[in-house]
Amino acid sequence: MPELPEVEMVRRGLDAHILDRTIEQVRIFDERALKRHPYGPRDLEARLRGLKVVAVDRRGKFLWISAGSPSSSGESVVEEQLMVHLGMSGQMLIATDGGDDRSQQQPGAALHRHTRISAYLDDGLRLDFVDQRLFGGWSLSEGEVEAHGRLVPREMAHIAADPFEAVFDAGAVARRMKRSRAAVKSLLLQQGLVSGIGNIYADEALWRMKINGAREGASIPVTKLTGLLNASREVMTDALAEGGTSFDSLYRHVNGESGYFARSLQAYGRTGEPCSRCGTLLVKEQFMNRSSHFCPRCQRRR
DNA sequence: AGGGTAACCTGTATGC
DNA sequence: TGCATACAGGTTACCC
Repeated sequence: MPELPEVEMVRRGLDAHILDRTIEQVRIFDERALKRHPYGPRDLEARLRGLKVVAVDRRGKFLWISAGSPSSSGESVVEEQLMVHLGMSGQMLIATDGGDDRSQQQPGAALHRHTRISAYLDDGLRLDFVDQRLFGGWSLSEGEVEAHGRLVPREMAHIAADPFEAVFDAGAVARRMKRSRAAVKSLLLQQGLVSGIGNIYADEALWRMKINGAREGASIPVTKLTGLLNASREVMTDALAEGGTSFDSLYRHVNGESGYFARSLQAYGRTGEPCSRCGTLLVKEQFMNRSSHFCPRCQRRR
């Protein structure tokens, strides 16, 4: 479910809540949340126990939490990197003392029905990984590697830079897209080409640029492909300013709050409503095993 | 080699 | 009410 803006909201929330906290214990309630961690739950629990959170990073839709134990100089040397992917329905929820906000979980409160993992931090803070569909999960990295201008856990070396990164080169990515006969929408969704874009923001960027997503990449001028990538960055920037897109309780920030960009969507989920540019009724078509929402007049196939 | 498809999951909405 | 089907924000392994 979550795309770059939603994952970035989660990253910011984690940064605010768990930085400098010590992981006292990790409990795994459903091992299917560790599909990408081949060493099992005991290994993950043992390796994280006692480490302090040093940084929370993100590339595209991938998050990673760096943690270490304090050295003699007082600074923590990173010993482990906990990679987190939210999949379609994953959430990272902080259980705090709540204050006046009843939407927040209480520390002793019953776990959410789909809590798969809990990390118990110092000061009674708890971090829950909640994931209805189990397409997401936690795993520990086996080391860092340089990829696309940055040190990242080696397991995500195949993930390209996202449009928010300084090294992201829209023109270079556009030239690669130009060489492909695949549908331009599928190219936008290929995380090895440009990361962070999902079904919602692909449809929104295509609507902004008046491009039909079924068109071959090779049929579109490079300048227009560059514009499409820039539009993707812009729509995700706009979404981030609204706290991301949230249709239901499956997407929430770490404190349980929702984002409000759903009200600003122009194409996604607006089937049958008039296009805000031309008034033509928006349509939904199945292709690439997913739904695509677009204006049949602004976004013609040719 | 690139590109399309099935599989991984649970829940909700809809239609008969 | 019961049951079947379709669909949901993602990624990957495996075909051709």
